[in-house]
Amino acid sequence: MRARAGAPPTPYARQVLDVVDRIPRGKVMTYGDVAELMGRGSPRTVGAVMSDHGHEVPWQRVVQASGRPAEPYLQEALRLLAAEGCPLHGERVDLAAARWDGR
DNA sequence: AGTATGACGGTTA
DNA sequence: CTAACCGCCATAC
Repeated sequence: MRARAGAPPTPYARQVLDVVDRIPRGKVMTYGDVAELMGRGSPRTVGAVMSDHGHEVPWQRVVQASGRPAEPYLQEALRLLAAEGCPLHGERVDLAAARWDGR
């Protein structure tokens, strides 16, 4: 899924972006949660979409199942999450408190 | 139509 | 806690 950023988003990509765009401030979802909510794709495919088009949405609200934002933008994500009042424990989001179920 | 590629995830050691 | 391994699935080519 290496569509360059700026390339037209595929239908699947738009679906992913729609979900991410709905995650409330201070809440997060894991890559797997997004795929599960859509009933399509997998954590990997969601990550690929974020890599290509994440800049269009609140990308910092999508984290790994461990609660840790992915490595390349770890510091930036933590800064943004802290700024929006997301509960953190060190470099991990407190998923028990901040996980959004899509409702 | 087949192969390669990930902002991933669960399991096992 | 770290590391290896394998499954995952839409896309790109």
